[in-house]
Amino acid sequence: MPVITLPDGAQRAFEHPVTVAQVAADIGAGLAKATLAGVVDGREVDASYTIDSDAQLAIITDRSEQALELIRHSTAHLLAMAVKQLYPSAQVTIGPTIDDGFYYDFAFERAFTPEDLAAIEQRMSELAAEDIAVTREEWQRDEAVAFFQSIGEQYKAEIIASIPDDQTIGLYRQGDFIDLCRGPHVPSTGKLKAFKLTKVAGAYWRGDSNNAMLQRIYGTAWSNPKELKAYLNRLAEAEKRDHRKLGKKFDLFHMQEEAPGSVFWHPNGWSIYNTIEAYMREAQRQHGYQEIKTPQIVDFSLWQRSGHADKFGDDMFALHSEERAFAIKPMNCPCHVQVFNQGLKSYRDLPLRLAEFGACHRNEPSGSLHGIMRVRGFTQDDAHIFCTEAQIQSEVASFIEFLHQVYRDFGFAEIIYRLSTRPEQRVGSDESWDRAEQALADALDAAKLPWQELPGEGAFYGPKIEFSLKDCIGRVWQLGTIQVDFSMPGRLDAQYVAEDGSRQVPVMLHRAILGSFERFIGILIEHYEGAFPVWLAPQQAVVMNITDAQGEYVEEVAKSLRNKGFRVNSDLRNEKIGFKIREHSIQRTPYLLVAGDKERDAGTVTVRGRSGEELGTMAVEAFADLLRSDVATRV
RNA sequence: GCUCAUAUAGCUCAGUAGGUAGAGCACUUCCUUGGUAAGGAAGAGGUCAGCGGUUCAAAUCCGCUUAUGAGCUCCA
Repeated sequence: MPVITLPDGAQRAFEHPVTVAQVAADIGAGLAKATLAGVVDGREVDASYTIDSDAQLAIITDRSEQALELIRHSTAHLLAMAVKQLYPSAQVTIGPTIDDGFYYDFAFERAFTPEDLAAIEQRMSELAAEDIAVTREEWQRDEAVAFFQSIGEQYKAEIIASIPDDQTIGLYRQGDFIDLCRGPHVPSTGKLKAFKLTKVAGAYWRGDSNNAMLQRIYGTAWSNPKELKAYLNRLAEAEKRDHRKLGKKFDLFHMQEEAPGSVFWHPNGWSIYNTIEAYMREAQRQHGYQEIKTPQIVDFSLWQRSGHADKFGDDMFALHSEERAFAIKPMNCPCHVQVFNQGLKSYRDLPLRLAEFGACHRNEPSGSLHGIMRVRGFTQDDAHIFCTEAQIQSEVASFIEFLHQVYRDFGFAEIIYRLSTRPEQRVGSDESWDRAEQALADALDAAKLPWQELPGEGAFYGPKIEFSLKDCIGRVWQLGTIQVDFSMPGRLDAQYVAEDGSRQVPVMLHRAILGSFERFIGILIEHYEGAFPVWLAPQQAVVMNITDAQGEYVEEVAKSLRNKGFRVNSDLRNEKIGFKIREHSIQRTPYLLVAGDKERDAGTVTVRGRSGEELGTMAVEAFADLLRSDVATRV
């Protein structure tokens, strides 16, 4: 006689055990139809799940928070079913949900083509229209392994075999298709009304590059066609922000075949770069950093001593000269230790913060290059803080504060925080790791930041915090980082004299805020969609004449603004004013200044914002004040 | 690095079934001097990524190389 308590506190008593679907039907026919699954005592279950004792129940419909996850998971199964029907020799593997959708990996003798994808999607629609019931079965593990082996599904058998044998296995059957799954699933395929297959790509079995390459089909699924359409629109909109497209459109940079993974900065892009560098240089100075510059090409022996040659030798650009082996530096830290090592350091010198806009080169795998976000030649806003173990936490805390100030100034609010802790292979004592990890976690907590732990993802030499932002299509890029290093100072003989006169090895903190200028500017381009705030805009204003009669005046105005330190150009082309306005609006120049006879005679300019705002006619000096205030407030 | 796809004028893209290339914008010249998102005319511009093969004939078919894109792996 189960008594079911619903989320609103209402209770319903039943004579017999009931299924979630039956409870829903008891409440109302509309709800019964909309039921996808249920949550019984906090656990998600199928609509067919039988409740035989008192329980809390929430019905999941397509309006529920959990609905999308469920629908996507079920759509992944629908995809697998369609693939098996069309290509019986394909083997199924795994099909999880991801942000905005799902994928399913198949082992297949050839690659799926876009035409295959269209055929599969068509078949999925047919199967959904048939409204096939989805049912759950419980199997013994060994029987399930034997079954999947018997139907030639080696991968699936392997997955099930890795589950402990005392657990029963949940299998879901829909028509002639059966798949391992924890569930829950929608009760029938007819509940899947809005999906689209988006792309196909290779993926390694179990994510290991030593394993076979599988075919991964990606798709997206939503609870109704309207949401699906909205999502596809969102994607299309996001693509317009792509920094590679905008980099070309705004003439910021280019890349070419002869220098894969390296950026050719154009005047506009380099203007942004320089503005950022000047900003960082001043901000670092205010935060107690001293700027240095170290060599690009360094004898290979230093990389051997630092440990880079062993671990990352293949990713370094090596060169030879007069029988000596060199490498182009992939990181700045060993060089910074060399600077630290000059002269005897005292505990009174710590913390010592050495900063460098360090140009580095890493021979990244060709397949991982991506626009200016992942390149082979880049410049970091790198710095190393030499300190004692006791100083770690306060240094990390003030670094986080510094980083927040910088991100805020650039207009970023949504930051992803991740703490990577000790990996299997590591140096340093467990006690040191305990303290360092704790120091990083405490610093994050003290700043009240939401963070995620990545166990085992730390560098071999110490734990780290990573600060990431998302690009326009949701890919996460790491920008800032702060890493504790127990290893390198010792390896490279860094020492300081402690209070008691003994020689001690300092701890080193590697840290960066922007990460690399290249990646950071890529993110900036997408964030602002090319409409940079005035302080960053390569061209802050353009002065235009109506007819040739104002040419001289326009030049004068532009020159006087340039003399005040602003980035201002003139446009004297023999074009109608409407044409010039259109062009500069598209180029996202913050201010468009028009000067006709009236303005020339009065010594004024008529100001228009890049989105069409009419800001009126004003004296040139008044406009300069406007620019000054924009730059100061970074809008 | 791996799988798949792509590479045509400065840019965005057409190019049908192998028969030595086309549009729009940009560019140059001329006309136009026009007050807030495209004034008009003419012209110039391409060894179709590179190399090799099949063919009477290759932008088109095949192979290799390079780069790019998507995803996977990696990211000190």
